[in-house]
Amino acid sequence: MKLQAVRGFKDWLPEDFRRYHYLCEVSRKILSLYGFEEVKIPILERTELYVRSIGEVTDIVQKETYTFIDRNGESLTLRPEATAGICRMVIEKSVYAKQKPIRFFTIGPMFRHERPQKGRLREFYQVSVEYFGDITPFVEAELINLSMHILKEPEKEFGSFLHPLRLEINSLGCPECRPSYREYLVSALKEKKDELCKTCQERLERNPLRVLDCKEDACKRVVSGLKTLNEFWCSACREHFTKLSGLLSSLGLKFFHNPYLVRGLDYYVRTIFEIKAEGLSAQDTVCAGGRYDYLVEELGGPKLPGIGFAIGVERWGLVVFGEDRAVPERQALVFIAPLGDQANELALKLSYELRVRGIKTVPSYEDKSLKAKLRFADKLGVEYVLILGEDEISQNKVCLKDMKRGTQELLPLDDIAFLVNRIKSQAE
RNA sequence: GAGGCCGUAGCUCAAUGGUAGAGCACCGGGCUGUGGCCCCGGGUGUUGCGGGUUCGAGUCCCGUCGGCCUCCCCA
Repeated sequence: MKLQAVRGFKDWLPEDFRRYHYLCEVSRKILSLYGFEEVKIPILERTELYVRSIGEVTDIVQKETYTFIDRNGESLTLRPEATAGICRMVIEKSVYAKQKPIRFFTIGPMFRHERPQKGRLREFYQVSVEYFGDITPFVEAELINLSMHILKEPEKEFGSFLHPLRLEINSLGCPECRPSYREYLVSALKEKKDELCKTCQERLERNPLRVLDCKEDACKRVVSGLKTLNEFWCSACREHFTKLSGLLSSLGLKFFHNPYLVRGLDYYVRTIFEIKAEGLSAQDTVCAGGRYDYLVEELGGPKLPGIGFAIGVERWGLVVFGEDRAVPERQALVFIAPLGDQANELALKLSYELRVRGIKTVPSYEDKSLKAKLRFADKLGVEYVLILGEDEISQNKVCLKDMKRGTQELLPLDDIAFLVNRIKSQAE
């Protein structure tokens, strides 16, 4: 069998990496403006962490994690998301004792064993942003605004997105009001159980809220006849949602209240949100997040509410670049074309001298014609080529060729400073 | 995990069951040390992989791997 990458795990060629790197730098730049600091957590955690945080009955934990037994008999899991790990770190390192509120973010790979398709990999990257402290509508509005700010920033350089972003928000209610809705939902759904699809009949027992965003027409019909969660909100949740809506509007953010928006992770309460790229594909959610008031406590930490979101970097990339838009290489390259062994040796030294002075340089030691080397330089889009052949060496000179203008001149080989100035001044 | 479509050169794609091709790319030459434009020449292949049917399989059948789409789920 031919050796090939594991299903759902992708190779990144330089052009892929440039796109990824660009998105990371945009994220870091904007996050830093909001006072968020980058942290790093391990890719592996004890399985228990995810069972306790994401929820034992969720699909993610039940069938999508890469879980295995370590050599010492411990069950470990490749992280399917970052929030749980960050919470663990905040507790373990007592970060809450040193600073509050906490503004952290992390960028890295996540792993979920799902069927791969466009916009869905088994190894995928997330920018995960987490805020811990007292959470008010102001904080929520700031985070939602931040997520949009990051996502839209590349429009400045790459133009409007083909797939416009759509912000949807909802409130799942709090321990005051969610149970009564759940009760209503279960009893109402049980009455129409035979009208629901198979999976929803099972969900009824385990995770009734998920029936709300089922895409089966039959289920949609049933759900549309039911009261929605917002009709059960307690007064605190209602006021909270109204306040948040007002703040988002005052920030000029367009959003939609989607009463059927539900998240796949158990730890969310009250405010949740999702940003979709309309028409991208079946996997059109680019960013999603919400509040998790009790997660830190449930993991054995102090009472410390949190709110966070995650951006799917590959999906975001599809929105920004489409299938083939490239991120240009910004630093100009000087190409050296030596002819023969003696010239190769001089090129080796010369390229080092130029690099020491901050000039990106690539020599060609290949035994090829000058024509072939120039053709290669042209293909790379190189602006300057230094030609080093017998003629030049005999005069202790080097030929600087300007590929755009098609001009060239002989310069002394031993005066590197002069050569560098010449390259830099022409580049302007 | 379920269903469907697909897999031929580096890329995009042709080839009624009968000698595997085109465009682009690439390499070389015209031009002995000067890129781009032009002209000439070169096919670079385990038809994803493994079986089967057949005188003969890129083509039909089965399996498998991978991609895409829908579902599930999700970033």
